[in-house]
Parts: sequence; C-alpha cells; structure tokens
Amino acid sequence: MVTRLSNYFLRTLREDPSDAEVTSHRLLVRAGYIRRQAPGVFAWLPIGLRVKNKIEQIIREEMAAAGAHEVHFPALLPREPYEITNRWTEYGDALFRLHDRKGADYLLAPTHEEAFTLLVKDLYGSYKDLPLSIFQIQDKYRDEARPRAGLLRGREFTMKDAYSFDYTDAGLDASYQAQRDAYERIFQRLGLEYVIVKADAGAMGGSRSEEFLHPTPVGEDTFVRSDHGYAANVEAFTTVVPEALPIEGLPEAVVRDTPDTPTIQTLVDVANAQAPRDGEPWTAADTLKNVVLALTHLDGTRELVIVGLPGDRDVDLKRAEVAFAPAEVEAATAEDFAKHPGLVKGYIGPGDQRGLVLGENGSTGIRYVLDPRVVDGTSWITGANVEGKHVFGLVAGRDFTADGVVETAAVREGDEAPDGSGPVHLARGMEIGHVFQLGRKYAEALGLKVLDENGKLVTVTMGSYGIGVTRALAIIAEGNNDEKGLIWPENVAPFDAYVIATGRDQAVFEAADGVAQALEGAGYDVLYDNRPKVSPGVKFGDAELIGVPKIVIVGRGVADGVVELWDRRSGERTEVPIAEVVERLQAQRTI
RNA sequence: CGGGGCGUAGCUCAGCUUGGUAGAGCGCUCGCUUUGGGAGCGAGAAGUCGCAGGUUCGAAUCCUGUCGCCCCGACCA
Repeated sequence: MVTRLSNYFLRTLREDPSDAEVTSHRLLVRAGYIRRQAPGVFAWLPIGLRVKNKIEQIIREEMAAAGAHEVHFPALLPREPYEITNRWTEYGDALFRLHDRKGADYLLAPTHEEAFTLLVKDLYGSYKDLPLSIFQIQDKYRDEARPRAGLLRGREFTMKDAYSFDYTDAGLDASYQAQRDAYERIFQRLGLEYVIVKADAGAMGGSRSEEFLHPTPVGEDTFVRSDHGYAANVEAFTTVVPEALPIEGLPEAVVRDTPDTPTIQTLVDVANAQAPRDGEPWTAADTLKNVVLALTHLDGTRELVIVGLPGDRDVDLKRAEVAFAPAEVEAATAEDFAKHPGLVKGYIGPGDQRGLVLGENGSTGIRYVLDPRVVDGTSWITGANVEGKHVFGLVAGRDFTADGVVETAAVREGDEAPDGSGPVHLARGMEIGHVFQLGRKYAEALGLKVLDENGKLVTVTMGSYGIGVTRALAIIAEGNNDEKGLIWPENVAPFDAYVIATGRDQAVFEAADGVAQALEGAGYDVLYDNRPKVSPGVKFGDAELIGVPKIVIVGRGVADGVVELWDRRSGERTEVPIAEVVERLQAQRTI
C-alpha cells in the first residue's frame, strides 16, 4: 500500500524545537520521527519507527548469520538475581527501581546478563549444548544523571544485546570473534564509520574488551589512534616505558630556596633564574609533580594516594579510576590536607637521601605511586616538603622509591603508541557497539555450570555484545543531513521513494498516484505527498526535511509526459518520461 | 551534585525593568482567491502566564518558597 501523506500520522515543525541542541535531536523532532515524553525518554512516530525497524532488521539478519538466536526478556525484572551479582548495589542511582503492590523490589533492566545467564542455567546442563549465542533487541533503562542530546544519551533506549556461552576459553574466543565480525558487517551496512578500540573491561571483569567508536565531534569518549593501526580508548592506552638510566655519576641532590613557587610554571621560572642548567633551560618536564588523590574504596574507606608524574603532564581522573579500580578517585580536598600536616601543598616531594616522606615507608605513610616515565636513573626537580624549597637532582631509584607504577597521566597528541606504530592522535568518538568477554563472573555468581566430556562440572564462560540501536539511528542522522534536513542512506531510509504531486490539476494527482502505485508494484516503499491545497514550497520543504533519498516530483511536466527525479543528497534533478520512472530509479539503486 | 539559562496559545517567542482587561508570527477551523520553493484577504477557535503563598484596590509583572525543563561540568556497562 502506498502511504499517503494526507492521512499519515506525521507532522513536521516549521521551527526548531527549543529544547534540542544537537543536529540529530533537532531534525528528528522537527521532521516528525520522535517526540519527547520525559527527559531522555522518547515516543516513536510512524516514520521514526520505520527507520528503527530497518536498523533492527539489518542487525537481525547479521545476528542470524552469526548463529545467534533471538529471544525477548522483560524489561521489568525482580531484584534477586541482581542482588546475587551485587549489581543491585553496584549500579547505584543509575538503576531504575520500583516496587510492586506487596512492596517487593523490581528494576527496569539496564542490561540483561543475569536474566540470560539464569535462563541458560534453567535449560542447559551439558557441554553438548554449547556453544550458544542468543540475543534480543530490547529497551533498556538507565537513570542517567543527565540525559542529553536527544537519543544519543537517553534514559530509555533500544539495545541489541547478545550473550555467548562456552565451556572453554577457546570457545569463548571463537564466539567473541563471530560477534565482532558480525558487528563489522552491521556497521558497514548501516554506513557507519567505526574504529575498534581497546577498551577497559572495568568493573565488569573479563579479559578482552573492544569498543566500536564512531568518530564524531558530538562523541562522549576520547580515543587515540596512530596512523598505522593502533586504536584505544584513552582509559586503555598504555605508555611506552623508557629504559632505566645508569645512576652512577649523577650529581648529589641539592635543596634550594625557591620562594613563591607553588605551581610548576613558577618553579620552572625560578629554577632557570637561580640554578640555570648548561645547554638548555629547565622545563616543566624536568620537574616531578606529586598529585594527591583521594580514593574511596568499595567498603567506603577513604585513602590518600600520591601520584608522581612529570610536571608537564596532568592527571586524567578517568585513567586514574581505571588504575585504582574499583575505588573511586577524586582530587584531595582541603580537609584531606588538613589531616596530613606532613604534606606541604605546592612543595610535596617523595623525600631525599636523608629520609623518605612519601610512600608506605616514608614519614607520612601515604602510598606513593609513579608514572611509568619516572624510571630509575631519571633526575628531577621536586618538592622538598618545606614551604619555599625544592630539591634539584633527585634521582629515582637512588634517592627515592615508590610503592608502584600506575597509568594516570593524561594522554597527549603525539604520544607513542604502545605497539610501536608511531605517534597517536586524539579524537572524539561515540560508542555504538561494545564486545567483551565476561568470562566466568556471572556464571560463577549464578551457578551456571555444565558437565564436560569427562563428566566434571565446569563453569560456563560468557561474552556480552551490545549495540545501541537508537543511538546508532541518531548517529546516522547526525552524519547525514544538510541545512534543509535529513538525508537518509538508502538502506535505513524510512521509505525508498517520496512522490510529490504539485499544483491543483487533477491530471497531476492522477499521474502522481500512478507513479506511486508503479513504484510500490516494483517493490518500493513509497511515501506519496498527495495533500491538496498545500503549496509546492511546503511540499518541497517537507521532502527535504524528512530526507527520503529519492524524490519524484510530479507537476507541470505531466502535460508533456515527464516528471522529475530529485536526488536528495546531490540535489540533482533530472526529467524523465513518466513511463521510465521505475526503471530509472532501479538503475540508481545501490542496495 | 556544582555552574548558567528558561517556564506566557499546539510550536517559536514578545510583554516583566516602571503592576492597570493576555499579545505576535507560524500552525489549526470556515469562506473566497492562489498553486514549482514554506501564498493572499476576511472571519474564528485556542492560554490556570509552571505551582503555592505573600505584598497590593489590582500581580504574567514585585517578594518568598517550591516544582520542572534545557545547556556546561562531575557522572555514564
């Protein structure tokens, strides 16, 4: 059936909605694809649902090709399984919780590891049943602190989540690879550029984790990539560790007066004025900055830890979170300093040959960890733990030691990739997919075991694979538009062709109707703007806003037996005889 | 949770400083005209000015409180 605009449930807005900032949000609302219901919660109108269904269909086809079977879980789940895996607590405020009439706790699932694991446990008990991959396309709920950017970060969103079950590590690797390959095909079909980056497995545990990031300025993640193949989320980036240097022959450390030098820059200025170095001036990279962080451990205890890193580097709190996981990390507060009078703010240093200040063996007893660049034999200007004094020539491994090495320094443009593939560039990306090996965490917690070939019970190992469906839709919209409106790629467009009848001549409407019917007959989904008494300008504007890639204008040319084919993306219009419309569009078709 | 902005018709907004009968454009309804780039004329329907209290003869406007929304940051498997 041809969809006729005169009675289709679609209303475009002439002006941008006032609450939308990012392009995809603005255009999807204005063109009548979605409507806001609550912060981060959207209703899908018929035309929006069509695009969503197209994306889901592509995912379903590729999941089937990868051997995964579709299931469907409730969004509403009881508390107990999440209690067992501790996620009822760990998920914190981001979990939507509710009660039934008896007061029992329920949640709106933010993801479904527990439900899937328990279902497989219910039904399977033998290694012969494995491997198994199952997936669903389901709405997920997360009570985000701040939903934003329309569909890009909502509180309700549609996600494809797949889970694999194996009883060997090799099996998990194969299942993981199958999903990873399927993801590549899915994103290619969706026309979404992606970069696969190493990701931090984080609190989810597991050994291998990769994110599919779509490079875009509206992205929330920062990632790095080299020109020769390396790509990683900044959280997962590892520093190339320099060789240790010989200690012999290095001059003794000297304490100097450096009044009014609470910051690295003031210190460098004073150092160059009072103790200039032969050859080249001191820079921030010659100083050792000691940053005080406060960790909050899972049991609620607060611990101070001091990170020593080159003065030209800043601490990246997200990287620090990874380094100190599962503890939460924040900068130390004035209160923290007050509790540790041994710490002289602005002049903190590890100590010197006369005695250590930082570290578990130091006078403060505060854990002291170093950036990987601070290898043995490197010499530093750093705080002397006295107001207005710094130590010059303090040598790592000779004058001080630390309790460990951690990656907390912010990654910079030009840093060397750990795989030797050259300097990295920083870019913004939006996570559109995530594959990771959960391992046995959930199976262990929930008791999912099978009997192996030897009749022994073994714990199943799992993988988890997600694609944000509605986020992918928004990202496609974000990357396919112009000042007039959306421009859908053919394989996710809500319709294959958009027929416009202009004018008021009955013959035009009859001809347009014929064109629409002919296209439908050829297998096209057609949206036909048959609205009477609507001016051509309005119809053209709506067509551009809605963004169906192929438009057929039926109007003044009808008398001569021709119509115009209008390519939404290129803007090109060509006249063709009415009888050839179907043929011409088919010739242009790329899918 | 911190910072900023905003709540007035379906939408986008003016009015608030300086209190005095609720406004515009678009959209919607009816009639006539118009029909290749968001038409014209005429007639209409449509609002608890977020909510609650207060000041005042009188509050969209001033005061207090409160709720909500948007943006930036923190947070974000």
